[in-house]
Amino acid sequence: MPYNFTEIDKKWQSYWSEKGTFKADHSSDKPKYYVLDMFPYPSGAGLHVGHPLGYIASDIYTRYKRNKGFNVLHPMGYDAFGLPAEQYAIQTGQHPAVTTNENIKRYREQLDKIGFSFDWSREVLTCDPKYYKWTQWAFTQMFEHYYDEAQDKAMPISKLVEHFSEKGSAGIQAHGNEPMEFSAEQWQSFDEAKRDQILQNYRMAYLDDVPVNWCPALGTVLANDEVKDGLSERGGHPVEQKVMRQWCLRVSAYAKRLLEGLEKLDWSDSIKEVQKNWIGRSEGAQVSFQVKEGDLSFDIFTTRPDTIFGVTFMVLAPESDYVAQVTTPQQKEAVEQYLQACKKKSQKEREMDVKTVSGVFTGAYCIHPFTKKEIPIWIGDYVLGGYGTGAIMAVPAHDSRDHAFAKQFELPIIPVVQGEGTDRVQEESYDAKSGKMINSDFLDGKKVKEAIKTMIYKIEEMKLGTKQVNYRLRDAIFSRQRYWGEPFPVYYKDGRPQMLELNELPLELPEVDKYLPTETGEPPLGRAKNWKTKEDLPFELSTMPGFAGSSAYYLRYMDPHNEEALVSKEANEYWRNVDLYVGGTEHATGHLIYSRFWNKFLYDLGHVCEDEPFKKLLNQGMIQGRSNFVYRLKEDKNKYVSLGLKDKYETQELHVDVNIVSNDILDRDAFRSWRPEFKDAEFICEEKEGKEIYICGSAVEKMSKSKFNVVNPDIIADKYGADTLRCYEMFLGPVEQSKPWNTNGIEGVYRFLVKFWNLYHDGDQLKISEEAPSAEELKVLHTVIKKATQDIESFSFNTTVSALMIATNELSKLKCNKREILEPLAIILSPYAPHTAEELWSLLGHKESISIAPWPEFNEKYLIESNFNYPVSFNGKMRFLLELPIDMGKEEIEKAVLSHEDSQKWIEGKTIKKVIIVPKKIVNIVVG
RNA sequence: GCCGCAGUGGUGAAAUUGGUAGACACGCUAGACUUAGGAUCUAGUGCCUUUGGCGUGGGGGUUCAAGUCCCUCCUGCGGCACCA
Repeated sequence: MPYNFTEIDKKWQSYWSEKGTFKADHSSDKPKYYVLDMFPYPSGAGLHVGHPLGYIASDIYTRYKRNKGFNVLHPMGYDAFGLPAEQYAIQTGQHPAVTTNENIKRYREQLDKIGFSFDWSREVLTCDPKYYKWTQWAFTQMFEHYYDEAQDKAMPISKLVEHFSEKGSAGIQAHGNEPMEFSAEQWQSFDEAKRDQILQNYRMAYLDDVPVNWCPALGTVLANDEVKDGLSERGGHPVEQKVMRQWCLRVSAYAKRLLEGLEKLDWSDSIKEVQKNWIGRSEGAQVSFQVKEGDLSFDIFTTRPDTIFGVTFMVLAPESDYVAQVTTPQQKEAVEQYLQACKKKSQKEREMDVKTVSGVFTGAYCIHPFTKKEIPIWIGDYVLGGYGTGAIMAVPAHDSRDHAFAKQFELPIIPVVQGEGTDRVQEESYDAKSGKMINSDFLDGKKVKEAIKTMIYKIEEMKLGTKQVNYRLRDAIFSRQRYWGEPFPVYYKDGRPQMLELNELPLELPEVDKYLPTETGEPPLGRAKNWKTKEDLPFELSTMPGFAGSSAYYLRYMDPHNEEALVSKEANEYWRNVDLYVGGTEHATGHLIYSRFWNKFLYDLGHVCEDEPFKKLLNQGMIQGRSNFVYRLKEDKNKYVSLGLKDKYETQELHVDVNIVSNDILDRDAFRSWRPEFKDAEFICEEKEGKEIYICGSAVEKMSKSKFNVVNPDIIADKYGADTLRCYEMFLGPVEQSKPWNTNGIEGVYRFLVKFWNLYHDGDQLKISEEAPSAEELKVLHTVIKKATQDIESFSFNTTVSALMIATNELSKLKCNKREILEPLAIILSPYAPHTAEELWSLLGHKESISIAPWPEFNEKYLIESNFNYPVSFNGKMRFLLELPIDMGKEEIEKAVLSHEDSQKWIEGKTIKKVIIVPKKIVNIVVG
């Protein structure tokens, strides 16, 4: 039988789907393992070769784990809400659901062709009302809970109300937007609206007027992680700042737990680092400064309390509430002017001219808590309103930004740390946290780190302030003024938001006549006819953002058809959380933070049993496109010159479809029939080995339709078979690495599969011997068992392919066709090339799928050799190899080495200083 | 500016984690078979001034031994960015 991959692929793909081979069930005695891929957004361009890279890796691991006896959950679905389908709807009027379903169909066909072992019975679509019912439900729960800092978990809002009516705000340790103070009597006297307003300050999902990233081109707000360099991540449209009333999620309440949780996770250092930066913990002190006139005081946050004796001025953010309270009548006009100028600057401009220093004096002074000197209070836009307290103490000697400000406005610079370069503090600040304190009273002579500790202690002792930890992580803005997203389960009664009950969910997305905002500027949902509650109350018109649907989808896969709960207790307690999560790094500050937050929230409420959703994270690299070019003559637009000769002509570079180029050699006939305008193309070719060929230029670029460098995996699967595609994508290099796609080596991988196939065949006949294998054959087998097992366990899938290639070559040299060797070998191949392996397995006479065959046991005894080559070195230089029995003792080795004739010339006339024997490695002799 | 990661043949990359650098594959060279080869097989292929020497971005260090550990510089990629 020849290796007919087309038939084999088709045969086994339909076998798996008919038999439901990969269906997972939580009533199983086997240990569980959950392998998850980041589900794709089904875009119109279809799947390209970059997508399956991660899917292949996770599928290999899944299949391996099944062979290892695990009950593996490996589901797939679609992140189906999103902007592109909506943009398309705006242009064409076609309902986004229609576009989305078409794209999903195409994705499914492409995915099926690669032979993944997904359990499709668990498929989820985020745009399916049965699914988003639970997204909406989670939102209502967030509305009904607040974050209790004393217990460090989310608690029902009713507990807070109880506390307020009994004790007022006293003793409340709840995470809120701003501190509030009222008594129990006051609370009881407040009306509904006032109470609502107070509770919004604490709810996990709350309404607030917040400065948002408004994208006019998309007509919606965007979260911080959806904005890159002042442009929208999707579409690259300009983004501006605007204050709007929005739903927000109190992600910041979980900052500490999100940061600490990272420690337990088996994620790459780089992605942990990105999340750490994004959460941005900084430790320091909050210190209160007394304003000179009146009894006003204000708080600042600093990470350098040790430098407090170096403070020469204070700076308030322009947005700070203190500005108005502090400014003296004389300075009022100047300050007003400055604030106006700041307002005009957009966020982008403010980011752009970081270098220009601007500010204004308030006219007010405060009193230094230790020296009791007067310190001027300034306003400067380098201080941010949203971080810390919106006010700082400026130490120009030891902070470069304060230094620039001091230089600009000729304020004094007092050094308080002595270190290398501190003699130049008038010209340049010394920011390093090392050196000894000077000019600092009781801190003098202490090292910086010690001084920080001492100072915080002193500050707390003198009741000037407290030790404080600040986080950069902000709350997530959760409203989008868009159509194609989850509707909020919210309606308004007298302008106050009300949640729908679980039995009223899902609140389905209504039909609209157009997907644009209304004439009055309301979101598209404002166009929905009669979209009101039974009591005729209006629903919220914005929809949820893209990350809403992807925040808990891994939980839904555990129990996708449950209509009573997001996930049943039994299913959740069996599957628990994701053991291996595979996806790109681009979600580090978005999805991967939000779903950790979402999961922790559900954990606090007792709906899930694990605190972290994804135990191990594997980040696959991006596959870039490799574009090819042809060079068209400028004077004759029908002639194309080969790369090597193009310098002799005036040419124009044109992208050419990479699918008609092989190893940079153009298929000229295919080019002529590619597009009508090339039908009569002529070529100026190069000669190689007496053959006329046309060589194309190349470049690495992002894969995109317009560059004709998109390679669809199904094309490769058609040409070489799914198994060659799978092995080749792995063979390309480590999964984590980004690399350009090229098919240069694919022939080699294909040849390997043919050779592997031929191991089992003699000509066209299957030929398997029942003879016992030789020691040599067993050694080849066990080498590959060891290597493959280690590699897969450590996710280095590329080297397993190499190991299989070596084994195949050696076995074919040995003409080995023993069942005892070839059966286990097929199992080792099966995660990589499942179709080929299944076919061979059934040819070997097995009735059951290879996917449940036990992974071959490794036995060290077949690898142990009787002799070992000891490299012998003199003074570190390797001089010869000496073959000795492996079980020889240290003294015997030393004796054998020194008595060896080659040793004599190195030892002659010298004294032996040292003999070092590294077991099973090397013998070193130091002579001198 | 700060933080993190990486740098190995013509190419993609290996290296048992401190122990014979370049496995495996592509490409290239030569040969065999063939009417033919973009098929298959065999051999060779890090570099050089080749009885030897040099080689893992540059320089220095630790060690009997360094691609691997330490210091420093250079280059590339990613993240954060007036976060006090």
